[in-house]
Amino acid sequence: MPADTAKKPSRIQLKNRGIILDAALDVFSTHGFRGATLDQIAEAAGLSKPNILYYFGGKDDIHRTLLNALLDVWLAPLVEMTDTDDPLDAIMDYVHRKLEMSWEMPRESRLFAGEVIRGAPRMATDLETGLKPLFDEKCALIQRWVDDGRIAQVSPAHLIMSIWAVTQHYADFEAQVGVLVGSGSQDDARAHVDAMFRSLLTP
Amino acid sequence: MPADTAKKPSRIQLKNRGIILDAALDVFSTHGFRGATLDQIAEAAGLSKPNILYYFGGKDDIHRTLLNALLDVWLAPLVEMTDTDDPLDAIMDYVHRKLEMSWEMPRESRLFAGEVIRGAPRMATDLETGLKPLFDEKCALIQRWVDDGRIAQVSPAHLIMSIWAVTQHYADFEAQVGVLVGSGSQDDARAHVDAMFRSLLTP
DNA sequence: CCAATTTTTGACCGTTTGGTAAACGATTGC
DNA sequence: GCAATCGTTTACCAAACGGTCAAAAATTGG
Repeated sequence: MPADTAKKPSRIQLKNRGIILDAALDVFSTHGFRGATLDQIAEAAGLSKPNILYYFGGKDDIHRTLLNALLDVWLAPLVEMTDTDDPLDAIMDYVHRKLEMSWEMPRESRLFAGEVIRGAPRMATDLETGLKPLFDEKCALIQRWVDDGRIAQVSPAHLIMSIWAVTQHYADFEAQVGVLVGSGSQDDARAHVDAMFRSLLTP
Repeated sequence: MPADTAKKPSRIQLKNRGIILDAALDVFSTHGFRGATLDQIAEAAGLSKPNILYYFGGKDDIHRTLLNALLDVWLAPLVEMTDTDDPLDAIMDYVHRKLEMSWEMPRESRLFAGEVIRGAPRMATDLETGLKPLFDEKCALIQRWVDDGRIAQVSPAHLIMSIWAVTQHYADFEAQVGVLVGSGSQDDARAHVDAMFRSLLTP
């Protein structure tokens, strides 16, 4: 009897856990943890509720599993931003990667956003142990670039913050963006975001 | 028997409706509509559940009341951005007002954000009839400024979008901002946001 | 003061919630 | 082929949910 992954998972276990997590991502990202129900997830997954509880310990377990997998994916682009000959390009690459991720993984973006909006009660430790060190490291890197005069003078922390803000906005507020500018203008958005951070960072 | 405000509300009615709406704003902004419960609202308001349903028709009624009042407040700063001798100042004033609003009314910001993240099912019409016309009008205004060469060339729609993104971020993602840069650095944030949009808009 | 009205409350109802028990199929290993 | 395991379902909880109702308390107007 699974629920915890103590032993090697069979093919069918792997498949169904995947189906459930995908369905749960749909539901949790649109309704939040409290607003989501196991029945919704079960219906979206095409499985019965008890069958879902056969693969996961409970609602919390599914949610926790999603969040744990999310942070790694979410921070991967930032990890890749390392020291280089062309700091401006490194930062702009990061911006573009993050923007692309918002369009390709809007559910993940909304899951993360919803969790932080609620005060991140189930992510507090992950934020401290996983995000904070990486964030500080990258801030120091950017600060060095600033000190060397290779990019304009900016607050590294707030720069990263505003990159997150702008890129995530296109995923999290898709409903609003769609009504106001139409969902199809990704090229315009890319050009605008590029111009914004380029003008800010060019010495 | 109230629930609808057909006649003149007494002082006690006005007070209790206010208390309830304030408590509901707390609960709805942190848990979303589906995640919020009447018992939570009742406890936060210091009233009994039936007493709350004496003043409002139901959970939906409270939520709808909050949303209706919100959009006006939320768009007020944008309404005030009108044609002027100094377009850059007008936009920067708007940015600063919006930023201030995020710090002074984080609950309203989160209520709005949460609703839009969920696809804005209860705001679709308000978005179309209330927000869209204003948005288009202000886009046209900014476009005129651009065409006259009084500010740099930007996409008005995406400019407004990114102003919303950055300013709301400080309210909606307060939990994250608090962990990473500390909640106290409002001056740094103000300076950064100012520099960002100023560099983008200066011809 | 008292009667009419307004406000508050405790008890309750039908439904939905997360979760369980056990029996029922399906697979697998030998 | 067959027992042992794995996977699924039916039937069911107890608690929490949004909401109702009638009676009690508090307020108001004369």
